[in-house]
Amino acid sequence: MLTIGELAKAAGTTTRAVRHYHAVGLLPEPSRRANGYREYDVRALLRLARIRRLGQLGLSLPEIRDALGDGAETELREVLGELVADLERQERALREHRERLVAVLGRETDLAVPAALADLLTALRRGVAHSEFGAEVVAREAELLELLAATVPPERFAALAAAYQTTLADPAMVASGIAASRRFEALAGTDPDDPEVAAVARELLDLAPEPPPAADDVVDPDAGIGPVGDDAVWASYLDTLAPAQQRCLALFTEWAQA
Amino acid sequence: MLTIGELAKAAGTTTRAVRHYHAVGLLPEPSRRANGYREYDVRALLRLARIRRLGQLGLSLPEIRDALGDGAETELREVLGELVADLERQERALREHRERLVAVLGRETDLAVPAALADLLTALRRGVAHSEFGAEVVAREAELLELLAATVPPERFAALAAAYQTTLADPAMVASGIAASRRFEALAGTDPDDPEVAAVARELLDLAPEPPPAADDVVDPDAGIGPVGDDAVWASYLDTLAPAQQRCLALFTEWAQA
DNA sequence: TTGCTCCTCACGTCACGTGAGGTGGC
DNA sequence: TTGCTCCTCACGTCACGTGAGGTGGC
Repeated sequence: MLTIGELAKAAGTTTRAVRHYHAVGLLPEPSRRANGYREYDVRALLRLARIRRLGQLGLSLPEIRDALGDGAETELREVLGELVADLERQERALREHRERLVAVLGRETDLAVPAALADLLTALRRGVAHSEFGAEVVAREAELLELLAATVPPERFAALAAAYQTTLADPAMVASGIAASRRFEALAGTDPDDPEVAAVARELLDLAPEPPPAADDVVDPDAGIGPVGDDAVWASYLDTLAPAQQRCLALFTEWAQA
Repeated sequence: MLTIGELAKAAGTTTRAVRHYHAVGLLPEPSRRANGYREYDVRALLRLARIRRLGQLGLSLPEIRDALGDGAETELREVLGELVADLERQERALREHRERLVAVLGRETDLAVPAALADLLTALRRGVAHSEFGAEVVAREAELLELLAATVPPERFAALAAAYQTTLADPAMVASGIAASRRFEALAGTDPDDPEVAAVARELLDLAPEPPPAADDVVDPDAGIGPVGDDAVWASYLDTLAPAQQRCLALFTEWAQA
């Protein structure tokens, strides 16, 4: 008779694994010696060897239990067939995953952020770098763009990004943009009823071909897996702004949708 | 300000995941409203969006924590590089695994057993099927062969299998084998000192070109991952036999090693 | 006496999912 | 009042690995 250690070694596994198979009912508990030691016969070893083999083929323990029920070759064949299909799916998924990673690694900067946004940020920095106030403008715009990228559906963001790139390609537009950005920032200390508020809103309207996302602008709130343009987020963003800035964006949105 | 539900939805995840990120310190706990509700600002959303994205790229939460430490683009690039290498390894492993499964599925029978043994069993059944006592002989031999396959190192078993196949290819040898097997079985009720015991041992010696595994025959008990020819197993197998059969195999082993 | 094997709990793994039981907000 | 969201535990996942604490066998 074999001890659990001899059994495990003969089958190329561990005593812990054998006890685990007992615990889940995959291998019957054998009889005990007087001192409490388990004692196994060679049939237990054959059973264990089959368990191990099927485990290494990738079956789960419940699947092994089913496949070792007597005369269950058909069942085993079925499980193995599904397993092959599974592996093919996994191989495809791995390859796509790897290709995505390689694409990300191909970028020079902003690896933690989606590609469309990274491209935009790169273009933004390049377009605005020469300006005296470039760094400030970049910081403010980057946060807004990242917010949009995180909450707006991808196709929507792609459209926004394309428009933004067009603006960045024109030095005159960039200059206007920087000026508008600084005027907008300066609204922080202004009264919401100041005529400057409406003036900045009008200037923004000349620069941006599309309005920011609004509640009735969201196509389908529950479509797709990813994030979706979100009213609450936009409201929360507005809350971080000064009253005059909030009013300015409200005017901008209202006019853009008209 | 955003509730945890709004935050999670905007980032395309669940409230449970967000709370989990709090629990592991990946996302700081925000302030609470009077009623105990968590309230988030847009910066939390940006952080969460980055966490999600890196998670979907395959980083573990600890890796994400490191990669989001400020200015850790180098670290992130490093982790992503390792990840690509990992994925390549996994793809190879999956492919090999799948090929093994396909090979197993290509067999007609005995899927739960290693290929070398399955081939042997098939040949055994074919070679012995026509015999009047074929079924009994197959049952006895199959158990012994499976035991050997489970405990003897693969190359050793391959050698045994090749010899066995040679025997099976010769109808005269097969007939002798069946006769010897029946004589061996009949030893069960015999006295160990009966001359028939030695006669059967001699007959076995004529049939088997190689002795069974013995303690001093094991090349390296700790080599390799798989099972290894095991003294305890062999002893345990002998224990299942009648005394005269044990003595017969002892004689056989002794003579074969001389 | 020392070293090895055996025994039985029982926690840990990874990133959450899924109730369980209870309380505010529209 | 009903339905939805929020809250805090706490167990479950998969196949064991890894001590923790204690006892026989050479």
